[in-house]
Amino acid sequence: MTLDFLGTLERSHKCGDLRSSHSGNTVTLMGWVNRRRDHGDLIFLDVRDRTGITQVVFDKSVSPEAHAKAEAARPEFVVAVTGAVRDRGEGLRNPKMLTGDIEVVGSELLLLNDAKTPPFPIADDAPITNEEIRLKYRYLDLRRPELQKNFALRHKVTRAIRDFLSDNSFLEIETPLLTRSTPEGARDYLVPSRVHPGHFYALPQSPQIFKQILMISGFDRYFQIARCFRDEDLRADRQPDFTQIDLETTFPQQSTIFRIVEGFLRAAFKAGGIDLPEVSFLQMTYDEAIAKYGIDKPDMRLPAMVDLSAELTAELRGTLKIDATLPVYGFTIPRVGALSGTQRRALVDEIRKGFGDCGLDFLDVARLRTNEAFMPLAEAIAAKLTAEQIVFCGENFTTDDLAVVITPKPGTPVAWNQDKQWIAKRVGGLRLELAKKYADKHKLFEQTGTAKDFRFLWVTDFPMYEWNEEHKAWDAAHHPFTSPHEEDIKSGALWNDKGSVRALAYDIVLNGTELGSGSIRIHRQDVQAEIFRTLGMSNEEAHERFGFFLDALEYGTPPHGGIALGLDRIVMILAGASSLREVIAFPKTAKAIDLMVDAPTPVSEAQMRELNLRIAHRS
RNA sequence: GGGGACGUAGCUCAGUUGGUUAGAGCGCUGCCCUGUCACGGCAGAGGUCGCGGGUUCGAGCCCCGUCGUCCCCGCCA
Repeated sequence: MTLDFLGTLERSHKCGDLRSSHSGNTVTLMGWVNRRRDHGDLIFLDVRDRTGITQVVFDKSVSPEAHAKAEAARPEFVVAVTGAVRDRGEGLRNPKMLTGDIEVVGSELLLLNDAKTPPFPIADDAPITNEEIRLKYRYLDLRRPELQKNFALRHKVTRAIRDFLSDNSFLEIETPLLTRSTPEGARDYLVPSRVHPGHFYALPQSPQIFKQILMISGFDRYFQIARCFRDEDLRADRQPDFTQIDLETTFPQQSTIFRIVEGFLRAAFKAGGIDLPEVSFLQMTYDEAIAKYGIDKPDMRLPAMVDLSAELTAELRGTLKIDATLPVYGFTIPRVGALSGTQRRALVDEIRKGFGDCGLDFLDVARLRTNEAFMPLAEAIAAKLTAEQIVFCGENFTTDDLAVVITPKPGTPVAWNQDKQWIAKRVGGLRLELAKKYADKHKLFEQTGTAKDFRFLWVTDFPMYEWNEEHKAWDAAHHPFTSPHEEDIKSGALWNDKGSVRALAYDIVLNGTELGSGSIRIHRQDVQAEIFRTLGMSNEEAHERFGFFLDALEYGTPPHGGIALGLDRIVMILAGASSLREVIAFPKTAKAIDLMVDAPTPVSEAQMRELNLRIAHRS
């Protein structure tokens, strides 16, 4: 087949443009052949570009040359077509197409390029389950309308955020990608220096220190759509390189940050076609989140766990053999519907099994009734129901809900707050597991366009430190530049009672997904030094690792704070996708491999020599 | 590092208790067709059953190992 040259031809419209108002116009469209329907002397070509699809009809009796070329055209051929727009007339319209009222009567067809038969169809909207082949042929996958839509959405959302922040006097400033290893929690991606043998740059896990320096430099408000890199194992919502909306401002209250984030999220969601109500997001402290949901990123679409201690009289505790000191958790999974006796027993077994290996043997109580009346826990116990038969009646409890009551095995020592939190986390984990298991039934997680249920939540007052049992040392719960509460500094707790110190750190959570995390930072050198000390970093070590930053703190550092949000996750949620790979153009597999370019790869001996590197082959 | 699911035609999948020549739909190729739009009709091509080993008279199916993709735990301030 001979291909045609483009010559000086330009397109007059895009494939999604034409309406019946264009009837009579002569137009030139360019794009890909989406489908061909060959009726012999009459051939239909659907021509596709990013904007849509237009039907072009070739009639042998009208334009025999163009018709002959249309016969040769195949899906994904690149064509330029010139012809008159014609209203299709009654009975021939296609209401499923935006351009379905018209067609182009092809008088000239240029075959600009041919195409091999693609490994999977581009025109179908049928899902392709083989991700390996999608990623290998990513350029074809991206050509599919579904992904085209996702990236148009991503652009709109990014733009809305950029506009909002710009309008609120944030300056977009870039920070280096080749930088030094910083103290954040994740593993660094390292880049060897050719000029300095044995020295390495690190790719930033976030622009954290740079943005604080920018505050010290007096830029007042900074933001960046920043690429970040973390060498940790992947998940559906985690890629090794990802994008954050990173921002920082001077002289903020925590509420200042909240207002800004709520503002741009509202703008971002609006760009995604969703109007969020003009009310502030809910707020909850970390301790409350753990106590009520057993997790630091509660999914507010599900009801909280309930502390049933109050329902248990001493007598009832005796009957159930529950120590007076033990917490009793009740929770419901809404609208699970009927479970058979067999299903219920299997569930009880499963819960038992799930808790069997964690050092705590939980008294499990799970029962669902759809047609029977419920009785309160106390009555149930009085009626001498066995543990498995007891029904928990919580608030807003309907007959379709699944109720679960859990308490640790009698005699379990619950010594201090962290024990209680540990138990709450276990129970909260079960709660989430069950919610996922019955997700189809209870419909709470259904994601249907604008009808989605978006429950934003600020989680505040994270602990400043977490005790690391393995290393017998304190770790920074957020990062070491996070400011403690002023009261906890004034009270002396910062020095005397490290476990109780609260951080001015906050997470923004949406439907159980952590969208972002931030804090008010330390602006005083003395406080910063104390934090480093507590984290087990000597003065020398602190100065070696970020002397430049400690120095900067001494030249008039204003109070400042900020946050970073995962752009990929935001777009993923707005796109209704279940994986980041649907909203990242060139994503990596679960083993961090790019199947299209085939990265990473070994490099040549010469490159290695130049970098003064040698591979140590471990046996 | 650990647990789980999957791997059969280009794609989506079926394949019985281990039994002759491994199937379907879509796609692809050729021919026919002037109103289709998931066009239709006829004919056809297309397979290292991921890979390696084992058991067996006989393996897509059973066993061992290995590779790949996905999901989860650990990890990710």
